[in-house]
Amino acid sequence: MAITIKDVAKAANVAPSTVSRVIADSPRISEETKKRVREVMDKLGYHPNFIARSLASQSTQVIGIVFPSSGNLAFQNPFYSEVLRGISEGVHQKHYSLQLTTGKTEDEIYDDVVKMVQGRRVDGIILLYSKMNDKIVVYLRKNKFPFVLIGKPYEYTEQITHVDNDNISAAKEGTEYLIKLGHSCIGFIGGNKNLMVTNDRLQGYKKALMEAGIELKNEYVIHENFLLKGGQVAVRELLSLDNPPTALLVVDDLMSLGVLRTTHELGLNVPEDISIVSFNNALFAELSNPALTSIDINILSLGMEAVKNLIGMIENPQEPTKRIIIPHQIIERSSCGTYDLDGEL
Amino acid sequence: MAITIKDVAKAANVAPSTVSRVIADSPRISEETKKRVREVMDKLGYHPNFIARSLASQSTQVIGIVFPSSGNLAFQNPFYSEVLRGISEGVHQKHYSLQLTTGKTEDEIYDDVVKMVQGRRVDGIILLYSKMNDKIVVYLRKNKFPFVLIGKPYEYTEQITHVDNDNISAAKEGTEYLIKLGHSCIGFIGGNKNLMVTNDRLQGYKKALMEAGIELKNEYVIHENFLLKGGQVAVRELLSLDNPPTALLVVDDLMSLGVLRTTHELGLNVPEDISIVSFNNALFAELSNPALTSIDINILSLGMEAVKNLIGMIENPQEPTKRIIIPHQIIERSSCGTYDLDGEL
DNA sequence: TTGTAAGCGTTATCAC
DNA sequence: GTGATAACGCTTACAA
Repeated sequence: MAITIKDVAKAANVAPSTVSRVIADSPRISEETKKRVREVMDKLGYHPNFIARSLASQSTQVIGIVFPSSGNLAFQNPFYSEVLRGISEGVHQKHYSLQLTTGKTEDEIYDDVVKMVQGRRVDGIILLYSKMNDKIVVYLRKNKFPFVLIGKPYEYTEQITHVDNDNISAAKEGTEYLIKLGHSCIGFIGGNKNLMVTNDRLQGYKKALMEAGIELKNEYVIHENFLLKGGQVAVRELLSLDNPPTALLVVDDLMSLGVLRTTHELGLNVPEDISIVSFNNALFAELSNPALTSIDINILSLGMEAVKNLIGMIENPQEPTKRIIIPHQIIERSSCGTYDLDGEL
Repeated sequence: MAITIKDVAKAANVAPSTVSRVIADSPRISEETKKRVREVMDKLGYHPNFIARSLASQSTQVIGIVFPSSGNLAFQNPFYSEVLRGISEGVHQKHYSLQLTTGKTEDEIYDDVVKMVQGRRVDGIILLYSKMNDKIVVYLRKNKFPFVLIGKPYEYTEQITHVDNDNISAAKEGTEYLIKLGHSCIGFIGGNKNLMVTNDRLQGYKKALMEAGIELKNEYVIHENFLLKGGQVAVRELLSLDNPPTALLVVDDLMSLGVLRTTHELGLNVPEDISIVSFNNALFAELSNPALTSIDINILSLGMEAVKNLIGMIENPQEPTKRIIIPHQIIERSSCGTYDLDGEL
């Protein structure tokens, strides 16, 4: 059995409570005994037992992370690795730990969350996604359990602290960027329709078209759930239209990679034949061929801010709900070209 | 305060210990009372407090994951996302949870591990990498704490349970594959020299050359720590040699992406001008241009086996140490071409 | 088959 | 300033 607070107390000739106070660096303990106790702790190699501490203090210093239920393919998307990196960074600074859900299906993940919450395993939760009618959100709200959402809440927007980009503007700017290059036939390749982010980006796309007086064509809008294959399927569909688009707004770099692969197979050149504006600016966006013009949404900050605010809520339950908007920025690379009315497609 | 075992006991007219036994599904409790107690649990919405249970039973059902200290860039490499996915899968099946280290530097991560172990936060640990002189391994061994290594141990190979590929053979086969295509000027682009995997692959490369009677040229062997930039730097270096290689063995797909980008910039075509055999077969390996011939090392299994064996060790401390070798397989795609002696470079 | 009670290693509320 | 002592919610001998 490991060395406990009692062993230290005995060896230092004080009461266990005194040792506990020394650990907490209580001001009510004399510097002298603090020093003595600390020496003993070092000598005996004492380390506090977190489990015991958690039980007594009713707080674990652990934050739970909830992944989307994309059959566990989430890990494949660099977006999640990157938020996790931001979260990891924030959590470390605040001396908290991280626990993950491991379920694949929606139900499994829901159970994971219930176990985390009811089992008092975590002090708060971060949801890495936001989708419509998420029962996890309902559950957390009902139990008044501290959580923050990465993305825009489906409902009760004012009552849920969340960290998000202004995806409507981002998509609008991306579309406008293409319009300025002369394009008017612009396709939209989106992801899962239940995700709020997909909707926001679609909305921004539509807004840009409308403001530019370009008619929205329904056949130009495609949604695919699987990022890699999806990109490939989607372009094929778009390019087989009578009047195929000359430019694409693609909501994820991974999809864009699929798009690039397929256009290449079809003998089309990017950006000469077709332009692409992508999203997320993943690591490989600059390494693809051609390098992708992509909208950087600052994923790292998304994660760090989520942690910061969650811990704020945990440590001060009175904290008002907040909405944090992380800025985005279009990174111009080589996947977009001008569309000249007199030129070729 | 949440509902506890005592509340259930009172409501069901039994002792708390009986409730505890019902939870554990002890055979010493009559079916009748089990049923009654379970009904009360449901009615009251009881959920066991894991923290309390951990303290009493001295086991947490949590596994700690240790990332390499690549300044937290590890997350960027799909390898780690993928092992994590495998681990996640295994852990879920066994009803364990996952806790991560969040430190960036080697020292921070070491502290994370000590906190996990001494704080009794986890029952066992998985190291996602293996490098030379890792003080974490020393620490875990000294404390006789259950852990498994993904990769080949630097020392005490027989005394550390580990899950690995046969990287020597894999690299040898990759090199032989190129040799068979007619190449004899084959470069090696490796990663961090402290990682065991780098060494093994280099060794396999050398072995293949030797057996084929091809002289090893030191200027053909390059190591880079940063995967993306590294690939770019390395290939520039190799191609500026008087007698540049016609084929490359690249130890990571991410590096290969950088290589591809640079060869493209230099106006060279893959595989016409230069061939590439890559490693890991990441998701994007088939989406790059050209698609990468890559050695699949079955990352998912690496993770799942690690979990399986770790939990075996936790639940049965007598378990002998084991070495598990996961098979690999070369996936042929379009990044390799024949080298015709009469043809052009 | 079930109940009683003593831990598990802390923190926190009293006293002194 | 420091020391007893009662929680925290559960498991597990030992009794009954």
